[in-house]
Amino acid sequence: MEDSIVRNEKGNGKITIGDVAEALGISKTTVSRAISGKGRIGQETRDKVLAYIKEHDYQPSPIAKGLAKSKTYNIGWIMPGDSTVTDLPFFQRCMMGISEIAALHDYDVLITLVFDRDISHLEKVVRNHKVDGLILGRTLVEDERVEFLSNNNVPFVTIGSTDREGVVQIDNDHQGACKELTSILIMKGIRRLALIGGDSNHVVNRTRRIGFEDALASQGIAIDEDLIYMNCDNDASINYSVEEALRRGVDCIVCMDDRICYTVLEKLRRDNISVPGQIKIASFYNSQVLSNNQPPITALQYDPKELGREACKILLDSIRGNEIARRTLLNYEVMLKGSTL
Amino acid sequence: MEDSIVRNEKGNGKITIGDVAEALGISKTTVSRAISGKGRIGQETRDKVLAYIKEHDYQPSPIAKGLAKSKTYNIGWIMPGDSTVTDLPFFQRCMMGISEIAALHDYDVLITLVFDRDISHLEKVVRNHKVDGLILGRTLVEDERVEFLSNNNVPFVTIGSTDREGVVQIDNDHQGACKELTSILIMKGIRRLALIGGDSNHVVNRTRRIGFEDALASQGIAIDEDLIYMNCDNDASINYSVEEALRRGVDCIVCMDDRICYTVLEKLRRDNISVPGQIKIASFYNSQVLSNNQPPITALQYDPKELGREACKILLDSIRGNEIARRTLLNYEVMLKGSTL
DNA sequence: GGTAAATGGATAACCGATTGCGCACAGTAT
DNA sequence: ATACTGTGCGCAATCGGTTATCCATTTACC
Repeated sequence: MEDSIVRNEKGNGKITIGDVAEALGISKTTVSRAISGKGRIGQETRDKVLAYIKEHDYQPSPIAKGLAKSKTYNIGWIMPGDSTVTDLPFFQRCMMGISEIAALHDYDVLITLVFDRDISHLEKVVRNHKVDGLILGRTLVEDERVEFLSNNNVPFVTIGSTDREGVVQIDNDHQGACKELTSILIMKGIRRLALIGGDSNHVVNRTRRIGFEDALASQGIAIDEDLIYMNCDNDASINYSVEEALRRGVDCIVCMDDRICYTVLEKLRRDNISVPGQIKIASFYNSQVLSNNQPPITALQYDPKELGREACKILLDSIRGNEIARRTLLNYEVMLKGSTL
Repeated sequence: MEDSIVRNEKGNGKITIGDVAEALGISKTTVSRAISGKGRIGQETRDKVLAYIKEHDYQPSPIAKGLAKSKTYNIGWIMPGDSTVTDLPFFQRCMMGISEIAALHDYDVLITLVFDRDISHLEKVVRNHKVDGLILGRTLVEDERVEFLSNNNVPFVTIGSTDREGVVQIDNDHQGACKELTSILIMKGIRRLALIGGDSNHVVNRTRRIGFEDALASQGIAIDEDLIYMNCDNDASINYSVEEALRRGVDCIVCMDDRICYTVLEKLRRDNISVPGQIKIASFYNSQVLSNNQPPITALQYDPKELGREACKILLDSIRGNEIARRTLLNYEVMLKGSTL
């Protein structure tokens, strides 16, 4: 009794498995077994231990546990470090989904930023064994991060697809959704469609483009390269693309993300071009910014948080050595609104 | 030689301090000293160790190091978990600044989400000793997180001020900046100013309001409570506030953040009210969304990333037991643009 | 030349958990 | 009574580092 008090006082206030064992007059082994539920232990003893632990609020040290079991109970969340990309709520929401599931399984989430294509920080995190696995946000074309992780034998899940063999990946069905949306537009009688897209180094943007072209092809409309504007990652290029599209007599512009759409709408407003009167607009992901535009914007809506949740579940399964699906596709929802009437 | 190869093969590929010691025919102590630079060790031996380490790419395990030194080399970044708040680029950018500095000092950043006011996850992270210190994003009025951290004797820095005695805090000078902006507007001859603000549970919003009122008071303008609209956290309340302000013949609306400003502009546009002709607009933080509005918006601009950097520097100093400033204020920049001409 | 001080490095305990092995004792079978 | 099996639990090694203490040499000084 006296002794346990002394131990508690001297340290940083936290009690260890040794303290518990001593207080109960048993060995550390037994305490460990009572907690983990593994190994042979009597029911009576276990109850006693669990009761003591609950009462004294004992929390096993994840560091010590980590050392013994070669685990960290952390997962890494790899994000691009340039703010033009990360200002999009997508990454933020994704991360919340990940964090939610991780917390449920007593895991924590470690941020791993990758600036440009410099993977030195990622290398450090992996080689220092600071995480048990990683989730890679939005794959790139020829992604060095995927290469690195594949070669290093660490569990990871990518959000977005990749060519690399055997990589575990999850994403919304961008291609299918984009095809569906475009098909609907075509069936409404819209024939001349333009696509304004982001950085084509991002796999997601290529995939969306393919869906768009799929729809045209399957409806017997020729694909006009002059109506597809990729790599529009700043206002100037977006504005220019809009002008081009208008000049070519386009009926509808499909925007690959909400930031592009926002800029397009601004441009049209400045030029006094009415939506959907003079031109129709569709987009991806109705963020808050777009949701109360007048008129409301037709868009493919999806839930990044859910994507994060699912990615995290898969990763945790993978870490535990369970069977997992190599590829998972989540659904979109097509929201038809006033901008394409 | 043979032996070291065997050791490497059998494990997960990572070599340990023991492997290094054995290969060099010295003790672990010496290797540890060569790396840390502490303790007595000969120049020659040190060079030999460092060379070997570099060549074989040895990375000391942070987990083992953590166990020995009671450190994790992680810092916690506490964010609100509700997306209406975190969709703002503020938190994202702040986090990047934190991450940047942390990486420089071989620290990593652990996400600690707090949903509503439920601090159970925070408690877990702290009690499990998964971080050496924390940064708290945006303080609330009567913030339980601050209470908890203060009582638990863990180093932390808050972004935003708090009443709690002795808390280390950093923020932009919201009050001073808001006062300056408002004063400038008044000196331009604008007399009837309205303020539309966010959740007054956030200290930052209260602080901005105080700056606004300061300016009015010091210029001899009576404060009209009917022109101050707080807690406008959804479109309906913002729209209503705009209508009220117009009804009361206001000359200028000052918005407390860019999301509010965005909604205000939408509203005015729908109602065909010209800016700055019929009403002038000023705001906080020129995010991308506002930056190319027509006309450009007068705003108080600041750099959340820099805020994150500074917060992290202070925290690391605090963890190391260095002297630190109790309170740090960073500057704003007032950007006068067309919306207040 | 003898003693003291400084230097370089090894030994072993320790951080707080997990876990293979073995021991004591119970109950059951022969 | 003897042997065997099963149960409950402790011993001690281990994970990969840090660090107090101590010993063996050098070096310095009178």
